[in-house]
Amino acid sequence: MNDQLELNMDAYLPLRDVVFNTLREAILRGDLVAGERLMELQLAAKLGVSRTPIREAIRMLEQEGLAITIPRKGAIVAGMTEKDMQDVLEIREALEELSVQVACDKITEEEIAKLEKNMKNFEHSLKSGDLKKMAQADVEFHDVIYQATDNPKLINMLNNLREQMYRYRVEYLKNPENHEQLLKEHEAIYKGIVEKDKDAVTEMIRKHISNQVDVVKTIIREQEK
Amino acid sequence: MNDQLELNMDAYLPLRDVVFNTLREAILRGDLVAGERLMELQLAAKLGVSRTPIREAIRMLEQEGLAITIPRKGAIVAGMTEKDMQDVLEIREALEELSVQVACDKITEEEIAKLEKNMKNFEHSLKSGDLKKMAQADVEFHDVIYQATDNPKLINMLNNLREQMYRYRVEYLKNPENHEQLLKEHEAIYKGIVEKDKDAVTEMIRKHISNQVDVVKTIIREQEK
DNA sequence: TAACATGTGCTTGTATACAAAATACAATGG
DNA sequence: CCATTGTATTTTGTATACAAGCACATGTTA
Repeated sequence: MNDQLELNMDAYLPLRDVVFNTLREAILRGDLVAGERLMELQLAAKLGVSRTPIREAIRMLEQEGLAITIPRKGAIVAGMTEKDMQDVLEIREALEELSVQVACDKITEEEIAKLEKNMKNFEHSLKSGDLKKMAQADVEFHDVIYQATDNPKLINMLNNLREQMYRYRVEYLKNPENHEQLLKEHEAIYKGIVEKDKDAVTEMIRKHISNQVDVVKTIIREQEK
Repeated sequence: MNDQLELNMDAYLPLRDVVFNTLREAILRGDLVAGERLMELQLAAKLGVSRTPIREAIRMLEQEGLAITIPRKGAIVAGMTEKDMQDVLEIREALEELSVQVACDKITEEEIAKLEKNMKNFEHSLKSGDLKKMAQADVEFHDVIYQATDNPKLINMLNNLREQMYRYRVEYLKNPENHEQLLKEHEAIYKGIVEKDKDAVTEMIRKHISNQVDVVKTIIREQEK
């Protein structure tokens, strides 16, 4: 268990949402590791709230696939086996392909400009060496494409799938060998979307995802030891 | 020896799950209509439990997209606009395509036999005129394909997407004009999978979904009046 | 009449109390 | 020594109590 858990009481949000965000961040950040128990009383004490919002937050984490509850035993932080990751990436590939295809049709001029900006941003972040920045810039690049689909449910699903891999994606970015490859792929995706070349961009996004499969698998295999 | 000692697992289900199932059924069945308020005290009284499991069930319904909560105002049954349905079907199409493609690779002999059985079952159900039976048989046919993917997350998503349209799918089945078309499509999908002809089966499932788009849209347009 | 307080009841948000189940472990009996 | 049972403790499940917010009605004032 980690002592860094602290509530960010900024908004006038129900506590369940504040707790949910706090726990979610902690899991994605790795402060709460896979398999770790999420005990209501303990969390309540640590966060200074009652069990009620904790319980509701846990239900929400379950929803996001970040926690698993076993009735009358409690919840644990969800971990991902190699198979899980493979399954997620299989889905992600299909939905990412869909999103670029739809984006080719629907993307606006402003969004294209934003996409270019975020692509360059990502390039800069790689040079900075700041992992969090890189991950953030990467997210922002892909997010423009998601938004361009004008399909909130799809956007939601893609963000969710992405979140589930956040921990491993950071590991992926740690290796500078991957950087040039990533950048090239982003450029190719950008170019494909600008030219509305669906086939090319579909192929690129497929490669982009499948590149991650192997690397992430290796990382998981390491961690499972 | 332990035959008499069999536990009724339902008794072991936390009330939140019982409530969740009850409300879910009610929504899918149409007993709770879109926009209807889900008031905790009222539901608690009606179901004979306290507010606590009701609240947790509502969080779970939110997860399934069947309810929408507005902080400090309460939850309502989620409705679907035409746009929502379009968005869902866009995603469904992509994931259904994925599922048949994967199924072509992974389906076992037993599953193929089951698929054939369920296809014929569906045919019989159409003749029976029993709507619930039809819907059930339809679900079971597609479920074999889902299961064949061996991807629990995908199965879960597809079931979820399917559930969100349940209300409209029943309407769709009400019109006997659609029956022959449906049956033909099922047969073509079955044939494609048996022959492992990915392209053909992808094309068929695409048609299968897109046929629904128009009909369901019409139904929603009726209901929105 | 219109605009604005204000109060009342209903609803959700949160904390807490109590019940029941799981767990750990010592005590017991073979 | 093992297995089983009893028991204390921890933890989740459920109910209830209390606080706070929102909506609508009512009344007041310009």
